[in-house]
Amino acid sequence: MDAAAVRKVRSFNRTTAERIGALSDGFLGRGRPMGESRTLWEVGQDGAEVRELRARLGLDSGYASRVLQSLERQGLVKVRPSGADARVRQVELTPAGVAECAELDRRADRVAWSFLEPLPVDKRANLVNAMVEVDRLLQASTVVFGVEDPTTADAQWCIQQYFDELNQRFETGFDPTRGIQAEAHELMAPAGALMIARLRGRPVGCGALKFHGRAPAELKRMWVSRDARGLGLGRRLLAELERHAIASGVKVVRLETNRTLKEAIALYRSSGYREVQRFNDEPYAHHWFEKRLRKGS
Amino acid sequence: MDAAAVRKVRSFNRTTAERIGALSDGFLGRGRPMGESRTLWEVGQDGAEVRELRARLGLDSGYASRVLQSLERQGLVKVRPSGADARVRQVELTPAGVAECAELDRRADRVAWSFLEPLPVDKRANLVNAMVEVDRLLQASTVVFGVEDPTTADAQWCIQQYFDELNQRFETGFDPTRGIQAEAHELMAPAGALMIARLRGRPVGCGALKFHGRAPAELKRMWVSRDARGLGLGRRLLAELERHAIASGVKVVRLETNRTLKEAIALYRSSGYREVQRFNDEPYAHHWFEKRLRKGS
DNA sequence: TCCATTCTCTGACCTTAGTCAGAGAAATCC
DNA sequence: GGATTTCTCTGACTAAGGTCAGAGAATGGA
Repeated sequence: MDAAAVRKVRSFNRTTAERIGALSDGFLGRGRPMGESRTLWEVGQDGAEVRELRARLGLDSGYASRVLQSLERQGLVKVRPSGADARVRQVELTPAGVAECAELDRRADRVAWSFLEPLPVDKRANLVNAMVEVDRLLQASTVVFGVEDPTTADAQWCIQQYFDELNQRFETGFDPTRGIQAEAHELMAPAGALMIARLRGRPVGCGALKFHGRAPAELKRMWVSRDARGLGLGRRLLAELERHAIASGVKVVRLETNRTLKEAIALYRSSGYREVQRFNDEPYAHHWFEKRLRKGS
Repeated sequence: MDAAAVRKVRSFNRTTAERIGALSDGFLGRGRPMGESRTLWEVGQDGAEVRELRARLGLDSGYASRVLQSLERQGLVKVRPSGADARVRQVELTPAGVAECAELDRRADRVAWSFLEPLPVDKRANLVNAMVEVDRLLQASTVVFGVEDPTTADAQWCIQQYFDELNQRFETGFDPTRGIQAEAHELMAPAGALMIARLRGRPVGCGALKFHGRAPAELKRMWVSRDARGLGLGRRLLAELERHAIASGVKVVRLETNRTLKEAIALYRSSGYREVQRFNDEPYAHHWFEKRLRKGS
């Protein structure tokens, strides 16, 4: 733990928390409790189902019900039974609600501008650049990893992204029907596992394991979204997969990879994988790696 | 208002508020209401008077009283009448309170570290650098300007800083007893005004006006602290002084300055001051400027 | 000495933001 | 067709974080 760096981060935390908190609450509240403003905002232009709203904002059903009643009394939203299923209720903004949302939007803009406005023009650009950098790098620490069902739309999307990436990068292109397959059922317990990395719920990376009993497990489908690279996600994903493998009784992990995937190869090497003799006949592979897992790692 | 920049600032606000808020509350609360933790922290190693504590934290007297009682019941602080004035009460940490503060400190360190920890080492440095930049530039928007009594210790300190700066920069050094004086009473209403810029209560700049009835007012004592330069404070200070001058019925402001003060000269020129013939015999001056004030400016 | 002020405490009250345990209606499963 | 599940609402309750109006003691100034 780097003490000087920690001191700077704490100073940053204090300054920004104060600055953002003070302004946002006073300015965006509009005399209304913040919970109502947040809900109003979340209903948005397109309306939403109450259950979906509750899930997004993490509200208790009783609490959500009362917040919506209050907004309805203020004439900002209209709640009515959904057409398809009369149990679920559909919330929509009234014209007054739309106007109020627009006002909140303008106010949030003004809060943002109040950070920039006092600065000379060139410093404004510096501040924005630094904020973009902080934003991006902070997001890395909010990424969550989890083993998921490989048949869901999100999982399929990740795997498609992975295929697209390979197709772009391999000198020969990539055809998923050639070479060694990994069907969805092979990536589900107990045959295997698919781990997905999510940023604010959006998938930004994946990686999979195929178990082979006492024989080495295979590592497959390692992919990190283009806009989330350079944040160390690949390494964390690999570590999570190894942890999961150890927990499943795996002793050795092996993988094959293509020579064009330089960052991946560097990642494997620096994570303790050593290159071994070809152990399968994957047509797209140039390198084969293996690692003996240990509890501590 | 630059829409693209505003969008980036808003994204930054959202990310950091979420990240800092979520972690800090859960982690620093220690099962205790946050108000108590904040108060405990503010009492600090040296103890404090209750009224001072209230002022710093902006608490109601009744509320503060109850928070302190609760902390006392937990054995973390000791409240007793102050020696000098039996109305005011002095708060001090008990040994348990000192230990608890140290624990809070360690936790705040861990929160800070949790931002850096998931990142690869080189990105950690990038994040810290960007945070330092944001921290510094955001502070600019928290600076407040106000006309103050020139006889206070803070005001005297600012003027001394100004003299020291001149003494370092003038080729000939600077002796405040030579040249045209501006005594404290000349900078007080109705003869003049001293404006001080403060960052978190600490003075970081000053500037003064001397009124001469219908004749042009004089601008004096423009100074910005070394560590707050490059944030556009000089320009804002000048604008505030001009606003104050207009409100006091001033039509024209003039000033003299030394050729070594290049940034100041550039500021005057770009703020609408034009160079005029020498209008006094200030021995340290090389340039004389004048500006006709207008309501809108 | 007396009056006004300062500082703290107490009691009464308030809002926000929840949580929890049902109840009732609609939909789905078997 | 009946049982179970899903979704929403209501009522009762809680904690945190405050506000406001005095009361009482100590102090300072005329």
